[in-house]
Parts: sequence; structure tokens; C-alpha cells
Amino acid sequence: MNGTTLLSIKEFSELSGVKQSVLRYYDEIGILSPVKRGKNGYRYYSPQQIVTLNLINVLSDLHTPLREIGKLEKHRTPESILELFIRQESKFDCEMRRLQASYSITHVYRSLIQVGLAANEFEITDSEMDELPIILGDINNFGDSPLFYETFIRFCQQAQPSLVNLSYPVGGYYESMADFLQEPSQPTRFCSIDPAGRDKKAAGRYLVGYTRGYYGEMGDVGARLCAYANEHDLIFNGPLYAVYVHDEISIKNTSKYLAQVAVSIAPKKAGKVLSA
Amino acid sequence: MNGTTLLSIKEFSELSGVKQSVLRYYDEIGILSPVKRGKNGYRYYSPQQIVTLNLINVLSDLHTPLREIGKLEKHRTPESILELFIRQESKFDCEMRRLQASYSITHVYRSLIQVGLAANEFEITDSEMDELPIILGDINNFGDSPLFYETFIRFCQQAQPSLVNLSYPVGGYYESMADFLQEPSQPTRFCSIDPAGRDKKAAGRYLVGYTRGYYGEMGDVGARLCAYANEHDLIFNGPLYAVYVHDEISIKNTSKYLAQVAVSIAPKKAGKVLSA
DNA sequence: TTGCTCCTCACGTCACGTGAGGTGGC
DNA sequence: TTGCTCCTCACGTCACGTGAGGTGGC
Repeated sequence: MNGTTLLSIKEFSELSGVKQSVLRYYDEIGILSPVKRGKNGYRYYSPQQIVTLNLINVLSDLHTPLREIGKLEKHRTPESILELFIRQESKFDCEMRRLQASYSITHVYRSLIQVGLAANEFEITDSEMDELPIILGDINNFGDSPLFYETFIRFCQQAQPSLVNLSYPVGGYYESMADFLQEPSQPTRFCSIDPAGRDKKAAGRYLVGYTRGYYGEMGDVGARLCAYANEHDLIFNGPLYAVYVHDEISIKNTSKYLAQVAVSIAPKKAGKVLSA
Repeated sequence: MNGTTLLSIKEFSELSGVKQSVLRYYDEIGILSPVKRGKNGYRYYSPQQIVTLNLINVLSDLHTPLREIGKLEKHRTPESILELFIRQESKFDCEMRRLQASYSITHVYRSLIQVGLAANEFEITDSEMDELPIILGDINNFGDSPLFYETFIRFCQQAQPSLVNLSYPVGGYYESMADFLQEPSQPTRFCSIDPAGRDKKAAGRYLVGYTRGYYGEMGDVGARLCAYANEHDLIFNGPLYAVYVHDEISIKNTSKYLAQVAVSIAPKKAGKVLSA
């Protein structure tokens, strides 16, 4: 049963799906050398070597440097390989989580972009919105100067060790419509649209408007929301959320970002409606 | 609200978790340039740029070349970015499946190695084994010459377009103990230990022995199994599986591979016991 | 002679990492 | 003056990819 039948590099490449150039490289750095060399220098592989090759692929997929794989192979024992595999299994867990996170990030951005594309940005609409998991930041302290940016940086810096994941879009949360109208560029808190967030944007009836401009530039959307509410006998009874559905991710012109402003409403009974 | 507060490269690097050298490289190839340059050449980033940076990470994690990311960024519109994200989501699916497969491969090998480490290789044991999903290959045709290798190659080649995944360990399946005893190096079929396999190694009572040697060298394990069966009034009533628990993955010395041989048994009633 | 496969050698590439040597604000 | 941060430039590295030019069996 010694290997009388060997494979040329072409055959071995086709069998394993690994390119000839890669096989030559693996031979060069000594992690997978053919069992035999022809007198003319031809490489001949044993079919069993496909097993080792598969293992190399599995390990290098998880960013194990090839030289390290080489070292391990040279001194392999059942014990050391077992240890390696156990380490690999925990690496897989990390990688899976990372991948899942990446998926969820693009998914959130994708949904926002679609909302933006479907929206009629000049109309105010009265709609039922689903519950949305988010993470609320601390209450912002803008101090004397209205430096939106400094506050945003502080938010980002706090975010790092905390639960807030800056990979998700960051929106503005305003305690009430009054707060928004007073200073649209200064949200009470920042909030990140994290699907794993423990805070919630409540499900319910919202008045939704859109406005274009750079971060913090809210145009006349506040006034338009108020006008609509007045006309339709509605009162603002909860917080307001401003989220950029088209931001620097999808738009080059910084003055054309598209913000969605959604404020909780209820039919007017004996309340007072705020006006701009 | 224009960016009066900007971040130095150090601050931006710490905020984003991306190394300074990487940020300089991204600037060089034009996929993420600082919003401003100081008179002394210092790079200044806006905090919002962290969003773009995160996106770059998400895309490049899935092997999108940076130049392509650059192109997309230069001509980005909500529509094109939406399309990109949709493509990414299907890439994620592939990647997840690949990762899952890798995990399962190392897991199977790990289990086999552990079985080998726990085994007493000189003893025959009578044990209950669980059902094991496998994939059986076609019936081998060794022809006139007993070329194990050629048959194995044919198996590998057939395997490629079929269901058999060569990433999993490949064992030998023998129709009966008699077949094994006649030619231990010529299994009736090859079988791959694929956890997603539709074929099954049946659960039940097996006589289990071990032997060291190169592929196909089964030593005296057949004789030892027969002796044990005779002594304990057992008959062989089903197929035999030979699986290498320590193979070239974990052992350097090709003559020290460890094979586990398991054959289905039942108590003797009025049957005949095969002897070596 | 003609394909075909294989070889080596050298150079390119992609996404960085790593100093070396120099500048500029407190 | 002394740190500290930042800069550019050049070279290294890792895991390959890509010819160019040559060999060897049918």
C-alpha cells in the first residue's frame, strides 16, 4: 500500500481546488511539500495529502499565519493538534459574532436607505411605526457654546468602553417637540440604532417629515410638522427622533443629507398644540 | 454646525480603533482622507468620518478590495450603495456557511483525536456506539491489481462534483467481517465522516479494536477481534468501519497512524463465528 | 516537429508594518 | 531645551499572481 499512484501538480490542483501557484508557494515555504520529486523536478503528490491541504485552508481561513501552521505541522502530536483545534473552535465563535455584527450593520443602513428612497420628502405623513431597539446615550451637555461636534465627540468617546456601538447609525433624541423647536441642532441625547439595544423607540403613532441638509441643519421641518398637527388637530405627546436615512455613507454632497424626523402624536382632546 | 472641532490622527485612531498607519494608508489610496490638513501637514478628521471608516471595515472584512470601495465611494448614490449592501448581504450568507463548515471539520477531527487519546489501543472493547451520520461512496472496484491508491483517487475525483466532502476524514466501510479479513486494505466502499451526511453508521453494539500502521495496514486487529468474539460467544452481524483517529493530521511518523476498527456484533445463538 | 505539462526565476500586488530622520507647538 | 505628536520616505512582509524563458516526454 505504498503510494505507487501519485498525482501531478495539475491533478492535485484540480482535485483540491487549490491553484498550482499556491501549491508551489506552500512547497517553497515548507508547509506542504510533494511526497516525491521527479528527476526533471516535477512535483508528485499523494492523494492523502489533500487532507493536510484542507486543514491548512481551514486554519488560514481563520488568520493563522502560514509559518505558524508550518511550525505546528513539524512538531505535531495528537496532543498539540488537539490543543490547536480547541483554540480554533473559540476563534470560530469570535469570527461568527463579528460576521453577524457586520451583517446587522449593513442591514440597518440598507433599511434606512430604502426608507429614504421610498419617502416623499416634501410631505408630512401620519403613520404607525413599529418598536425599534436603540441605545440612548447620556443626556448631552452643550454648555454655553452650541458646539454640536464637541458633544458628539464626547458621545463617541464614552461610547467606546460602553455598550454603544458606533458602527450603527447615530440619531438624535429630543425629549419633546418643544426641545427640538428650540434648538434643532442640540438633541437631548444621541441614540444609536443598534438592533441589540435594550432601550426602545416605542411603537405607536408618529408624525413623520423629511428635510435635507448637513448634520444638525433641520430646515423648516419643525414648522411643517407643527402646521400639519394644527391642521389635523393633533398634539405632540412624546419624544422626537431625528435619524439620517441618507448620510455620508450614501451621499457625496454634504448639504443634501436626508433626515427623517419622527415625533410621537395623539389626537387633540383638551390639550394645547405647540406652534413654531 | 460646521466642524469647528476636529480630531488629530491620534484621537481619531483611538476613537475608531484603527491604527494610525492604516489611516495614513487609506488617505494615500484615497478612500478616506481627512477633512482638513494643517499648515504643517497634520491630518484632521471630523468625528462623523468614523461612520465611513466603519463602513470600510465592514466591506473589507468581506474581501472587497479597497480600490473598489474607493470607486464606489467616489460615485456613491443611495441607489448604488443600496445595491452594494444587498450584494454584501448575500456574501455574508456564503461566508457564514463556509465558516460553519470549517468549524464542523475541525470539530470532527478533534473528536477523533480525543477518541484516540482516550483509547487503550491493545484492548478489544465491547461497546454501545451512537448513530453517526456519514456519506458512503460507491462500491469500490479494485480490479485485478490491489491498487488502494488508484481506487482512492477515483473516489476523490468522484467526490468533487458529488455530495462527498473530502474535507472530512475518510474511512473504510466493509460489508462484513469476512470481507475485512479477506483483504483489510480493500474496503467495500469509502465513507466520509460528514455530520451532514444522509447515510448513517447505525447505533448499536460494536466490537472495537485499534491498530497502528500506514493507511490500509491493519495488522492483527482482525484476528484479535475474532479471538475476542470466540471467547465471548459473539457473532459479527453487520458491517465493519475502519476510521483513522490519528492520521497525518496529528502524527508525523507514517507508520504510527492509529486506526479504530468497529464491527457490529450480537450474542451468539445458533450462528457460526468466523475465525481468522 | 508539435503540443502539452512542468519547471525556475524574477518581478508585481495588496494591505499594510516599521523604522529613520525631521518638523512644530507648549 | 525637552517632550510630544506629527510628518514623509523608504524599505519590509505576507500570501500570493503573473509572465518570461526553458525543459522533457509523446
